[in-house]
Amino acid sequence: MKKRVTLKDVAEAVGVHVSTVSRALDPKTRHLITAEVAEQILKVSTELDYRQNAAAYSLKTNRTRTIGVVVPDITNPVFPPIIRGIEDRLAASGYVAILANTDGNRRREVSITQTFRARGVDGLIMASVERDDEAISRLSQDGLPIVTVNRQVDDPGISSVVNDEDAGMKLILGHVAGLGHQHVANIAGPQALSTGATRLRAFEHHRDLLGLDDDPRLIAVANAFNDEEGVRCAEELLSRGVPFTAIVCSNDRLAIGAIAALRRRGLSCPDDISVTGYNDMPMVDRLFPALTTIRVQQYDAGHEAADILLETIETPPEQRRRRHVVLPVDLVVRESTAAPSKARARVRRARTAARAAMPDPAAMPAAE
Amino acid sequence: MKKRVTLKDVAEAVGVHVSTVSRALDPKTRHLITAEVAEQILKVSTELDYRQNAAAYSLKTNRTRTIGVVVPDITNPVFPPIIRGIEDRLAASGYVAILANTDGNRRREVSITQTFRARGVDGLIMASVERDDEAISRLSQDGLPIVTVNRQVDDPGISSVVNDEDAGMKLILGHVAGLGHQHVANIAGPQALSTGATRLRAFEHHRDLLGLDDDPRLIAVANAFNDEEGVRCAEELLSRGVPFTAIVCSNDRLAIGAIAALRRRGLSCPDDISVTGYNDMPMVDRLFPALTTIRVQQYDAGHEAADILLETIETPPEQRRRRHVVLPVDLVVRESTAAPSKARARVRRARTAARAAMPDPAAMPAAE
DNA sequence: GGCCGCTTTGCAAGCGTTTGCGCCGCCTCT
DNA sequence: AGAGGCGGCGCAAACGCTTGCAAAGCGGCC
Repeated sequence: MKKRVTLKDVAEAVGVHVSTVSRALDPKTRHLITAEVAEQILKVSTELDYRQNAAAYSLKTNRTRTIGVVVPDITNPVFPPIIRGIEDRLAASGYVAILANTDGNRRREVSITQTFRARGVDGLIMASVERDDEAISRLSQDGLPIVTVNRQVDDPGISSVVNDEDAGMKLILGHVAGLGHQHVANIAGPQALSTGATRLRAFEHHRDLLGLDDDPRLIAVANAFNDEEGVRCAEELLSRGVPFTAIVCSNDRLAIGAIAALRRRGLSCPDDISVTGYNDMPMVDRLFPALTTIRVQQYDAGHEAADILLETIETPPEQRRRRHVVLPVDLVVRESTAAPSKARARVRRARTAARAAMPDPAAMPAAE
Repeated sequence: MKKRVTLKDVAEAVGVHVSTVSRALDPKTRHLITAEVAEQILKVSTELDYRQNAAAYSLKTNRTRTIGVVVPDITNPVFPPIIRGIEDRLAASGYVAILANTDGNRRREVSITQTFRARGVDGLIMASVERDDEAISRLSQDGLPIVTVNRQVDDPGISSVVNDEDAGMKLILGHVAGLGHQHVANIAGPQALSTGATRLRAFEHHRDLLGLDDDPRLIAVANAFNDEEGVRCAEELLSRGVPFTAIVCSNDRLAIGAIAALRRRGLSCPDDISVTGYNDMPMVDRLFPALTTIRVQQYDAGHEAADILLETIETPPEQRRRRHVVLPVDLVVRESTAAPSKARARVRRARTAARAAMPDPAAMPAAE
C-alpha cells in the first residue's frame, strides 16, 4: 500500500511549516495566510494529491463528518429513497453515512446507537423510532444531534421530518367518498408507530367530517406494515359482518395483502371493494389492480432530514433549535378504486352525461 | 456532550498503566497480562462503559474497520438485499459500511473511491463496476482489498461473487423450450456490464444447444436495465417482422417494460407472447402477469462478498489470493410464460392426459 | 548464592491534525 | 525616530491509542 501524503510532505515541498499548510487548506482559516503562500500551498497539495487524514482530523477535533442512519430494514422499499436523499445531501457537505438495520427490534436499536456513538458519529438520523422511544431522548440530552425521518417520537424535543398524514388521509377519504362510498373500512398501522397512530386519527377525523359510517368495527389495527397483516386484517373485517364497499389502508403493503385476501374470498378489487394504499412504493403502479395511493416524498424527506441535522451540527449546542418539518403529499388515483357496486349503474349514467365536462377519477390513467 | 471515558480513565481507576489496559482489552494481547489483573481491568472498563476511540485507533493502526460499498443506485430493488447481506456480515466482525451511489456514472465512481480512500476504508465492495473498469485494477494494485459483487470486471485479478448466469439462462430457456417455443427472442442487457454480456453469451449457447431459432434479428440489446429500454427493445423486436412467441429478458425491469410494450400493441402476455425476467425482484410475484424469472441470491451474494473481503483484509498482502465465487440460481415459474398460442390446443390435450403424472409448469402457483 | 531467563508491567514515541500562543518584522502614528 | 500594533508565520502541545523496548520481579538451576 502506497504511503499517503501528509501535511508534513506538503509543508516540506513548499518550504513552510505544517501549521501554515493546515491553515491554508482550510477555507475558514485561509485568510490568516498571505494570498500567494496560500495559493502555492494549494497548488502543491493538489499536485501531490494530498488528502486529509480523516482519523487524525477526528482525533483532534472530535468530529468525524460521519452520521449514523438507522432504518428498520433497508430491504423495505420505503427506505432506499430516504437513504438516497440523506446521502446526497450529506455528500454535498463532505459527510458520509453509516447504516444499520434494526428489524424493528428495540434492543438492536439501542446497541446500534451505542456502536455508532463509539464510532463518534456527529449525529443520527432515525427512521426506526417508535413513539415512546426514550433512549432517543436520552441520547439527545447527552448532546448528540438527532432527527427522525418518516416517523417521530412523542417527545417534541426531537427534530423530525414527516409527511402530512392528515392531508393524505383527507385526500384519500375525499376521493373514496367522492366515488360514492359511504361505508369505508380502515386497516390501520401499528399504533406504536407515529405513522400508524397519526393516520388512524386522521382517518377518524375526516371520516366524521365527511359524515361516513363511523362503526368502530370498520377499523382493524395491524401489528405490522406488511402483506400478512393486510391479509389478516381484511379477513377480520370481512368476518365481522359489518358491510363496507371500500378499505382504506394505512400503507401499500397492507393494501396488497388486503387485495389478496379479497381475491381469495372471491371478491374483486375494485369491482366489489375498492382498496387504497399509502406511500406509493415503487412498482405499485404495475400491480393488478394498479394501486390508488398517497405519494409521499421519500427522497425529499431524507434530504431535508440530513439538511436539518447538518444545520444542527454546525450550530453551537446552546443555540440549537428543534425543528419539525411536514412535507406535502399527493393523491395518485389508479385502478384499485371505483364507485361502489350498488351505486355503479347510477354512477355510470351520471358519468355518461357528464363525460365531456369532467373526467372520471376512477378511469384516470396512472398519474406517473 | 458528556466526555467519553478513555484508556487513561480506566488505567487510573484500576491503578495500572494505560498500556496494560490496552493489552488487557485486546483479546489478542490479553495473554500478556496476569489473569487477575486482566479480569479487574475488564470489570472496571465495563463499569465505566469504556469504548475505544475509533479515530485514535485508526490513526495509530491505519485501520478503520470501515469498508466502502458502492452501488449504482440504492433505489434499484436489486441492491438493498445485497447491502443488507454485506452489513450483516460486517457487523458480525465489528466493521461498518459507508455507502455511495454512482448512478452508473464512471466519473462519480472514481471520485467516490477517492473519497473512500481518503476516509481510509480498509476495503471496497463494488456493485457498480463495468467490465473494462481499470481504475479498479489500479486501486487493487495499490494494495486496497476489493471484491465486486453481482458484476465483475474483465480483469481476473479482482475477486468477485456473482450468480450462475449460465445455469440461469439454461433453466429459463429449458423452461421456455419445454413449453414448446421454437422462436425465442432475447432482450439482452448492456454489454458493458458483465451481467449483460454473460447472459447474452449464455442465451446464445443454450439456444443453440436446444436447437432453437438462431436468427440474429431475434436479439435486441438494451442500453440500460430499465423499463424504458424494455419497451424500446420489445418494439424493435416486433418491428423487425421476424416472428417469435417468447421473449427472454436479461432482467426483470426489461421484462416489465416488454410486457407493457406488448400490451400497448394489443398483445397479451402470456397468451400471445411469453415473457421471462431475471433477478426475481421484490413484487414481481404481484405483477400482472406474475413474472416467471430466475431467482438470484442477492443477500447471500452480499454476505459472501463481505466475507471474502474481510478474509482478504485479515491476511497479509503477500499471501492474499483472489477468489471468484459463483452462486447457484433457481427458476421460479409464474404466470408470464405459457405454451405458444399455435401449439396451445395440442399442448392442452397433452396436458389433460398427463395431468396426474406431471404438474403443468405454466399453471404452477407462484413459488413463494 | 549468584546468574540466567522468563513473565509481567511501565515507559515513551509517534500516528497526522488542529490550534493557542508567541515571535518577528513591518507599518503607522505621534 | 521611537513605540505600539498587527499581520503572518512557526512552535509545540495535545487528541487517545498501540507497541517496541526496557525494567522489574521472581523462580530455578548450577
